Amino acid sequence: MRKPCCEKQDTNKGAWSKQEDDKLIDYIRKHGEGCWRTLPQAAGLLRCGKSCRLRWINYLRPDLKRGNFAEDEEDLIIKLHALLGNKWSLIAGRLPGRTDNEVKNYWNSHLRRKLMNMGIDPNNHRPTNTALLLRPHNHPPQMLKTRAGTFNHEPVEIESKSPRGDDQNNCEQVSDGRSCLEDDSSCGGHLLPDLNLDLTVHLSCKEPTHHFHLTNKSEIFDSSTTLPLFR
DNA sequence: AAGGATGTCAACCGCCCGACT
DNA sequence: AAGTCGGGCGGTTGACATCCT
Repeated sequence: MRKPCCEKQDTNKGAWSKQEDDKLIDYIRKHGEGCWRTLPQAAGLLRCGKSCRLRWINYLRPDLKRGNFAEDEEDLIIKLHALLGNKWSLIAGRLPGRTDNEVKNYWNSHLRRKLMNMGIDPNNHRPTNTALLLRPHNHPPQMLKTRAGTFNHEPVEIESKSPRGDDQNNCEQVSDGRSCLEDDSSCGGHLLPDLNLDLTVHLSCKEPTHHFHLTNKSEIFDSSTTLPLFR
């Protein structure tokens, strides 16, 4: 049987020193990524393999962008979070040079508060109860202001057809003024396990319109390339 | 100027899943 | 088939920076 990842009492923890960074960079340049378990010893580091992997992926990789998030990156994170939830690695995968940790931190420190200030629940991207109370029936949806400008905060344009052919997303507004956007277990139209969605994400600038196809296996394909984007 | 409050972000922890034995 | 491990992930922590009173 295999040995455990590392002997914890023999490893450093906490912030990385310049020397440790240099050793890790040097080793990966010569030998490439992989086999994180044996890397620390081979590279002469008193670190857990996981710690090395994290340091490399989140900080030392040469293709990292770092610095402030651009307007279109910010918008894309919000859109993708509305679509995927806290799947930070998937979201980061669509942002070249960004890591899941970076996206997660940016979401928690900036974007969450931004949405809350706008009366949008960052967990489900729907108006908060207060906002709903103030919002009359059939009032236009929230406008999301970003540094890139203002756009409709509809998480994604979703056309939903169930395999049976009936429209799962066609909910009736209830009579007391709430909309079916609220969490409501009586509404069977959302988040069904067998959804087969065509998703269109429009970015406000430069980026062309992308068409995503989400299968019932939680895979998303770019229709222009047919390559899987998320899995 | 001091120190408490709040924000930021690198790093760790623990869990999960697929590969391997 | 069952147990173990490595890699990957999301959540959380804690040190440091900045802001506020």
